[in-house]
Amino acid sequence: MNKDKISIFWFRRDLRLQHNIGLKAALSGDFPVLSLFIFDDDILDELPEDDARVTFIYKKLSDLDRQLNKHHSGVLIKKGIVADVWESLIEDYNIQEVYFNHDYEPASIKRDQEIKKFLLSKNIKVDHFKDQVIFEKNEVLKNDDNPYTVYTPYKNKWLETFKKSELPDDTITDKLLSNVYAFDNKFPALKKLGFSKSSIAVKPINFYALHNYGKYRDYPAKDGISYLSPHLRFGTVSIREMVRKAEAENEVFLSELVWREFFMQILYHFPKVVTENFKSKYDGIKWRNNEKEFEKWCRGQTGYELVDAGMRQLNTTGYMHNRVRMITAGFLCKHLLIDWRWGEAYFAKKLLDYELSSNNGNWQWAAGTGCDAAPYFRIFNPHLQLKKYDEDLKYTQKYIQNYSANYLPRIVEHKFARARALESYKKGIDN
DNA sequence: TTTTGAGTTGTTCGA
DNA sequence: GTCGAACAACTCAAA
Repeated sequence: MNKDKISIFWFRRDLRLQHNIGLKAALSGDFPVLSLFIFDDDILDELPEDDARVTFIYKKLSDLDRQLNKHHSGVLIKKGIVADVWESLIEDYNIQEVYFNHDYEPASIKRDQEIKKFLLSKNIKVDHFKDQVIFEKNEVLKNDDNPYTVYTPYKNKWLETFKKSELPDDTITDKLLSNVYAFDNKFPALKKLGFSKSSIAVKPINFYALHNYGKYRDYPAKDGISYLSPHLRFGTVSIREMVRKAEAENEVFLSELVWREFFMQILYHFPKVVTENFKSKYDGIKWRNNEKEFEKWCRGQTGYELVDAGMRQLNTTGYMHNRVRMITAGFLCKHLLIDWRWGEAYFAKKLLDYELSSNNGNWQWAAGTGCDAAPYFRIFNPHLQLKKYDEDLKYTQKYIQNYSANYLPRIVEHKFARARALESYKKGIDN
């Protein structure tokens, strides 16, 4: 065992050295800080070898490692079952304190509780912090102390609370950063972790998009996309930095960031949504769940322009425009009557910005089964949506190669599918 | 406790 | 072409 007394900062979904609350606390503590990241086998085992998210995480970690090299330190990379990794870490190092930032997904909460219990049993101090949201857990509640389930009143309360509070000073100076633990790090190759580099890459944030966000956000071909979501997902940007910008520049954008926290607190307070309808009155819907149709939807071969272009954008780039997400999701649930959980799982596999709370919340919204969801009789007309939002077919042609007027036959006729959906939902509710 | 007002993102129909 | 109502009533949040 190495005898140096150290503390550990455990990086998870906060892959940055700046504006990082937990890291700042660690660096302000009594011991030099060893930076740690664990590739969790429980998650990784489900992923393809060239997963784009793993590629991105790896790239960001190697950036962090390089930055820390300047201070003669680095990011210690481990891979395995998280509990086992911690078991071996306490054998290898003289750990005095462990710091990390909160994660709110049910599985993460359980993992963190277990690790905390284990560390405390070894007389290691554990400190954890709110970092990835402005308000967490019970910080925004109704006046009767119950959680909100409707967005608008939640947003109003969020804004009210925000105005009354101050953001913490999360600046990390170079001097503070020099409190890292100096060691000779051997940063592993991606291949050694069992992965290979994906051809799909995360784009940098387009801050310019904030200016015209409200005006352009519905048009998938317009250059008004922020590409922010994967960065918020992995914490390569701080939510506080983005909220400050949004507050100064664009109210619509700020409300999108509030949506993120709305769904996070829904998942936190109602973890059953992971597997069940938020509104159980929809439990009786008989999904058709036709596997061949699902396959066509996944591949972008439904014959509907925006559905297919959207799915192909997802498959080839890991992104999908917000409006197109609504259209593709609505189409799967309503036109094809396929269980939203199938679509949710497919998006989870492909999206660079995949996050349980937002993905689940928005899928349930599209299916009509969620909190504050679209009413079930609101069924997008793919022809009309195309005319409204991609009239010149710029987006369509970008993702459907050789698109022409005699494009693929439609998987189902809109008018027929609409009537079928209305009938199935109605029956499902009555039963 | 009761009442009141409102609810992300739409579509269709008929005047 | 434009506009308002219907869709279908229900639930939530706050007064």
